[in-house]
Amino acid sequence: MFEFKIIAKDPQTKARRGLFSTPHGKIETPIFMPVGTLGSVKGLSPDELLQAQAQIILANTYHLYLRPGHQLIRQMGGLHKWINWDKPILTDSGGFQVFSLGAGTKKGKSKVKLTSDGVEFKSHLDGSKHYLTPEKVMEIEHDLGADIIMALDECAPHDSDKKYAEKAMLRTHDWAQKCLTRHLQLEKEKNHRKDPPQALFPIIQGTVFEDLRIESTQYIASLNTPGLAIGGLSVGEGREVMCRMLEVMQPHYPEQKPRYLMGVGTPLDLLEGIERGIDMFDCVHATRIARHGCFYNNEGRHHIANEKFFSDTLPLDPDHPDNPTGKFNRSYIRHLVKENEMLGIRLLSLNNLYFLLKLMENARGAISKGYYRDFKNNFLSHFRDTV
RNA sequence: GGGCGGGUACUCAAGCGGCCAACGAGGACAGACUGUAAAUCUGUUGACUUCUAGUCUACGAAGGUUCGAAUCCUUCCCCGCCCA
Repeated sequence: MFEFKIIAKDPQTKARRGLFSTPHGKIETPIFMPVGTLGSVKGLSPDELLQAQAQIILANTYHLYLRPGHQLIRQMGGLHKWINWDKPILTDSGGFQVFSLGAGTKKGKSKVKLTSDGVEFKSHLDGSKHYLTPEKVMEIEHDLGADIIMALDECAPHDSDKKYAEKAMLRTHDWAQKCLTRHLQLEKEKNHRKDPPQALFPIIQGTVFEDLRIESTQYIASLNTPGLAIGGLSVGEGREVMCRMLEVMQPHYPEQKPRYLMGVGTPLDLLEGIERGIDMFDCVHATRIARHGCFYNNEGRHHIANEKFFSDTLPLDPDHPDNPTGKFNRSYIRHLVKENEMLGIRLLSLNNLYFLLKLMENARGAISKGYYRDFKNNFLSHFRDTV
């Protein structure tokens, strides 16, 4: 289980194509993973995720732990059964919430307090206090039952000073080791016929400091896990910096483990990541901008509410005849969005996920044929995006 | 016929002598969003120009008072309610 088979490597870049096996099926990489924080990719049913060609989706430990509680999900037979999704699932650990709920350098009243043993949260729902440790996070993620589970980490702000960046990195390393130890115990206790095995991915940190990134990559790579992740990027540092960090880390990844770049991103970011050897991505951006009225197609990103779409008879994405939203035209979808009809943002969400997943499929094809760079340049020659 | 209330920008609606090209809400137009505290947030919304400022046109219509009027007075035109 959790075998990662590299099928093809692009001769000119670090891009590679692979197949990652999980108890709920194989994942073709490079892949984009839609995010369903609360156990649902907002607005879309499992059937629609399949129409979008989703192979694996995310959920979030922190959110599901707060409500409805991991015990309930275990009682319901685990996340797959509960949300009616029998393909692979990845649960994020809540590490990102350490960052987004305001730890680190942010001033003012933070909802997060860090200690060497773990992290104290004030719930964003009701202000109640919760204490998460690496061990506790593993126990929760085992109850949830996702195929891939993330270690607890600290995602320090990109503008942290070096001293703090190093502290957060070392804490992340310590927590990764603690997660692994507890995870292995839990795996040993598990009846694998009833509860399939899970893969722990620890997370590289180090913000924007090259030496920290290298140190972190080497440490995380040394842990005996089926894959690893890169955290703390695309959090405001800028694309150039992100790409440089990816290049700095690249030589230190283990060849045979899938690499997951967390929280990325836009179509351009995905292509930059793949070129630098990334296998897996997730991001809320595509579905969030859909809810805010934006859609992707080969020309770039657009606001459906713009007046120019008032009487536009084209589908959102005319270049992809298999796009599951293809029977609806822009005029109608614009009308739905302007009138706050939920079908509007559902169709935009479906379109955007399909677009990114199709982009991944095409990238895989290009890697197999050995012309990834041409593929990427061709895409960029027509795709216009402000991000 | 008499009494009362009211007519303000695309709509609703505040303002009741100068700080008013006019609060606020909606709408319209545009922008942002990267491991989801986000179906959210931000900007613009009379015209023109030498555009961190100025000029012109505007609060039902026409006159008037005043240094100055969306705001006060007169007449007229509409709308609503009540009484004959």
